[in-house]
Amino acid sequence: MREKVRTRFAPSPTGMMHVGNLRTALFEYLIAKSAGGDFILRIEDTDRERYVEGALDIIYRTLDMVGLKHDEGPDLGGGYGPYVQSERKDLYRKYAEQLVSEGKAYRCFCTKERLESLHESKEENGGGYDRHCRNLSAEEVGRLLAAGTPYVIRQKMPIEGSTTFDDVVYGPITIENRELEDQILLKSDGYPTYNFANVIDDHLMKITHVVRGSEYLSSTPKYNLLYEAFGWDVPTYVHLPLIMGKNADGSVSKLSKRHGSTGFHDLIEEGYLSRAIVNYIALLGWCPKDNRELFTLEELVENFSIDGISKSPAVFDYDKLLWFNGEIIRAMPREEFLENAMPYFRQLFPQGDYSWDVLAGVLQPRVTKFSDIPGMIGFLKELPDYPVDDYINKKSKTNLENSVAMLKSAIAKLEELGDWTMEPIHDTLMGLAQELGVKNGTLLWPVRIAAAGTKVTPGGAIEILCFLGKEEALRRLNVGLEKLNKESV
RNA sequence: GGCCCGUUGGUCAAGUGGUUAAGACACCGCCCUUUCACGGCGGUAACACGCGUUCAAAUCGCGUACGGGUCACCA
Repeated sequence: MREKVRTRFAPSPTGMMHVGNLRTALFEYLIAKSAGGDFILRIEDTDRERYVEGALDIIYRTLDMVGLKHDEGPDLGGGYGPYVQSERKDLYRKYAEQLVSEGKAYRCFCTKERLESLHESKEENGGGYDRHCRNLSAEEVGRLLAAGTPYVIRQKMPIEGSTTFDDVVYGPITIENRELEDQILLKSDGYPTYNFANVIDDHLMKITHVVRGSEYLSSTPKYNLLYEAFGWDVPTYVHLPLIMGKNADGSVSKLSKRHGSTGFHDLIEEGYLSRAIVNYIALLGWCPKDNRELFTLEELVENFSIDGISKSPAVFDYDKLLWFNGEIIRAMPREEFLENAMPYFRQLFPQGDYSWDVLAGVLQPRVTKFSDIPGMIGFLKELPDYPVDDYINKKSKTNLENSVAMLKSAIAKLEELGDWTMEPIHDTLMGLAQELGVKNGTLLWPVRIAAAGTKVTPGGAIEILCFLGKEEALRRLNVGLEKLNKESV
């Protein structure tokens, strides 16, 4: 029997949820769930200086919004807790000491100043730590310890040979051991480094697939050497291609704040739906066998396959995200659309009853972001000041003269209309066009211009009149007529 | 700079030795139409380069170029 797949999302509580992190979380979730496995949440808060208050809430809230339900975590517990690294502090020390006693790691008493100067002279020594404390005598170590000298614990890396590991997406990767420095396992404050805590926890929590961005590719041999030092089985590595952002000068680099809204909540605030974000980022670096594009999270789980992950970096494209957003909006049941749109409707019409369903019907096929709604329907709240030339339209065969006639007849007919709803308005106007012997456009163009006060509108004359209500609609038509008359004088 | 990884249209990408090199976004055009969208139809546009292997290379190998990542008591 194969062991159960277990993946983990291990964010640091340092602030926002970046889409890169979210994409990693998504893939970790998909890899676990598509194999019937478990998805674990672990908080990596070993850097006390970068800890941000409230960051934990953002993590929970984001996972909840996108629907990535974890099976174990700080809030849920589980058989392998605690799930917060700061609560596991003593554990790491124990393992680090074990390596020291086995001669696989050593205490390093070098000061930060010394390390810095080493860093500055990297040209000559090839960079990195010079292993100064690697062979300190036991007496010397004892003396320094007795004097209370601060120290870190470093792993002894092999000086010769090379380390090879297999990555599921990138294949075998080999790095010469001389490229690896004696990495710090335990910091002088007693906290483990990310690399160390990661290995200990992944092993202890029985993580089977280590999934992360490809920026970790070149440090993975260090992890392997650590597993080796403990005699533990190495997990399956799945490195994901990076998500890139386009820079102002046209170049690309790892997606970050400077590329605009790259935090999950930033995108939400901008009007992108979490479903669209999930759908889109799933396709950044992964492609299903059948090339399908529209997926719910559940469908992603059903269709996910690790071999569809690609190696090359993908540029984050807001246009495509927007397209997904629009697709999802158009596919919504009308009630759901209305529910999402209502807050924006209310932004313009704080109170009162309007034909919301008419408005929704007009907007749903046109909206790509809910946050665009106020800008799209501002003309409904207040008649914009528009140039008379707007009445001239070649295709509809309208000009300043016939527009006057059209408006006059329309006003006359509409004034008699009792039931101010779509059907009657539609029938009245269509009937009128026929009666006048003009094409629909010739009548409807001026009516729409007068009703809306702008050339481009979501929806047509009928919907606009209907939403406006009889009184306001007629008022606007008369305003239009006046405007035209004034011009012709 | 060293090391690691990558390179199919502007972007996301399918492709696994023989294809007219898919599809999607964006863009353009036409149709539909009451403007704008939606929808339908169509179009522009790509295998970084060189050398090998092979009857045959986008697919395999090597090199070059370009791009990216990484070189912390950060994760």
